[in-house]
Amino acid sequence: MVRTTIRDVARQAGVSITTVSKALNDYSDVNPETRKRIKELAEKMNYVPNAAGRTMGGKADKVIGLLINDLKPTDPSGAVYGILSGVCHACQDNGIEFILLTSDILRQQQETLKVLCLKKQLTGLICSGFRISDRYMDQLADIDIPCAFIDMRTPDSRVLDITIDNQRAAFDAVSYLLRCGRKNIAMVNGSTVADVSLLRESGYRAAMAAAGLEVSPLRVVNANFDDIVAYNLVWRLLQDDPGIDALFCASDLMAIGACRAIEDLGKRVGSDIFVVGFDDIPIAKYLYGGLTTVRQDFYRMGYVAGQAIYDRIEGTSKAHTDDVMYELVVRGSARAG
Amino acid sequence: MVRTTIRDVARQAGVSITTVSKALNDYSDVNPETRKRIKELAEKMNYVPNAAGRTMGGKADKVIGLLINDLKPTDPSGAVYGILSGVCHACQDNGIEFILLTSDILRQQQETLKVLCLKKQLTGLICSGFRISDRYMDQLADIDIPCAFIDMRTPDSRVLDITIDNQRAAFDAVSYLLRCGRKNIAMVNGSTVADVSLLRESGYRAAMAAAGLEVSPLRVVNANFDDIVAYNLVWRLLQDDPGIDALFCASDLMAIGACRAIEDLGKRVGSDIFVVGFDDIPIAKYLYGGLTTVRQDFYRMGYVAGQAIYDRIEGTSKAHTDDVMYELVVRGSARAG
DNA sequence: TTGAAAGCGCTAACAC
DNA sequence: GTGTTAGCGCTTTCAA
Repeated sequence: MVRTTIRDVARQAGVSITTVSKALNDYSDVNPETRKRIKELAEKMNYVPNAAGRTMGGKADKVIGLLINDLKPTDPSGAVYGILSGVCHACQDNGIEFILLTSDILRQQQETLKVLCLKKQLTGLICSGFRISDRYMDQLADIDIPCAFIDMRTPDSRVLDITIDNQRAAFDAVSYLLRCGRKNIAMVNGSTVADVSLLRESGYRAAMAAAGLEVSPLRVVNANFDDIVAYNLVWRLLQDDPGIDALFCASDLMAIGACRAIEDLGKRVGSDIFVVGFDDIPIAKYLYGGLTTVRQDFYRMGYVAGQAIYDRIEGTSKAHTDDVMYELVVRGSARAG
Repeated sequence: MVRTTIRDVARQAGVSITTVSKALNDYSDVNPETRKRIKELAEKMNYVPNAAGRTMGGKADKVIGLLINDLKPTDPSGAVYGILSGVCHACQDNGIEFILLTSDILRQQQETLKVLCLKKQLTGLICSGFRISDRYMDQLADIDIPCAFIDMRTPDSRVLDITIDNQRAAFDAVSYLLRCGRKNIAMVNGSTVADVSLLRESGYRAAMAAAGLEVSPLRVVNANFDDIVAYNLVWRLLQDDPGIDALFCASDLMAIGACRAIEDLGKRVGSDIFVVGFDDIPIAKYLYGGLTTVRQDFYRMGYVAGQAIYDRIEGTSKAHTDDVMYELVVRGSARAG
């Protein structure tokens, strides 16, 4: 396939390449008729500007990169997908390039965040899937393009944090369980290197404390956001500690594993033991009479992140934190009275 | 941020830019010591080759594009995500660039497939999410880079089709229902413009015919792969046609909607009415005593597609169709004896 | 309103 | 083993 170049169009049109460039880029100093003629010709010749050429000529396209750490083969909660499509659509709506990047622990060692940005010529960066322990978290000061993190607090005030108020959401969820009359509430958390887990646990503890209740260290377990692990931990927990009458889970997936354990132990979800999840994944409403859960909108998060970074690139917007809405959705697995 | 260029490195090293280029690209005609010195210096100077410059110089990076049509805010089945991560990992493993592209009906009109490929300088293309009616389906002959379609038969023999054998999978699933003693099997299909739907329906009909059973036109409904639509259609269908004793659904999501309808009508899934789904989404095992379903591995499909296109780019591989494995997973919603 | 010429960062012939 | 030079496709002064 021989690419049509601006030179071909110029030759065919009988003008200079400068004129073609100007015509195609809508510069004012071109005769309207010439412009029209050139545009039509270019179209007919299937001319597509060479992006590399444009970049070299000093007119590089702006591009927002979405960097996803630790991209897994599946995404049961749909979080990664939602964020991805949100960013993608925001970029589309604003007419800016979008590219997807991935990293993992190994590549974080081999290549600095700065080099990654340089290599991809990024104008803006959005990061998701990072843990507190990740190397890139210490390299934020090195990059000088607008940057946003999803679900992760960053120390750098230039970096935008996109998230729901996880602490308050957890507080609300646990408070609801307390209002349902439950007092022996255990928590099935995710992981100690996930910032959202820290925040949700903090909200859980705050709600318990506000009700004057102690939290036994044994009543908080980390299931690494996995349903099978959650099943096993809860299965044991409920036997060791039969007093438990409610579970607050840091994800719907873990809640599902927990519910399965509850039923396998001959207890009933929603009566013997109340369960609240987190996320509101698409099938949450079908499970166990409907899973009561904290809904968050990942698509929206992605979209907000994309829009915010675009705004920063264009020089507006300044906030350091952008809180997205959440909502406690009450269904059968935990319902008052 | 001022970018370090090859010129800077050359100046600093006291050699020509040619030598730097050769050293960094591991050409043999460079003194090993010079090479080492240059490499270290480049590293220290945080030098990152400008991709546009490389392209202009005639050394363009190869890149595989994954074009997803109609990217939705959510992906309940996880199909798109699985494909995406599969392609992504295949590209990573082969050291080739990966980029994500999207299209929709409107953009298919505004920009030809060829122009899209040209614009992104693609070396290879993988398409997913297309329907029989899509414009790009008629433009496959125009592109001259290796191309693969996922879950869509293409007329062009140069295009690789990546899919499971949907017809046979459906045949197997329905045959299983027949072996369970069910004879009045209705089908909840997806859509008439989805190629997989056509194939699955054909397999369903073939299995029924092989058992000497007629299929009433009323016993095949299209729910557009949506759980709510499936719910409504099944709710009505079961009342109009109380003889139905089994449902074959073209997706788990629709099966879930169907099951809900069944239960809302006071019947029992897995006894009164057997239900078989399609996909085996992560939570299928938790629903209705476990959803019996046809498992397909989207991650694998994506990976196979990525690998195959890479192979074609490198000049190996020739097949037109690449069948991925599927498997009937029997659980509570439809189980023999 | 148009065009000639320089230059972006890099690679690749070819000469030394 | 190393350097000189040309050129990739484009944009952008600046002169006409």
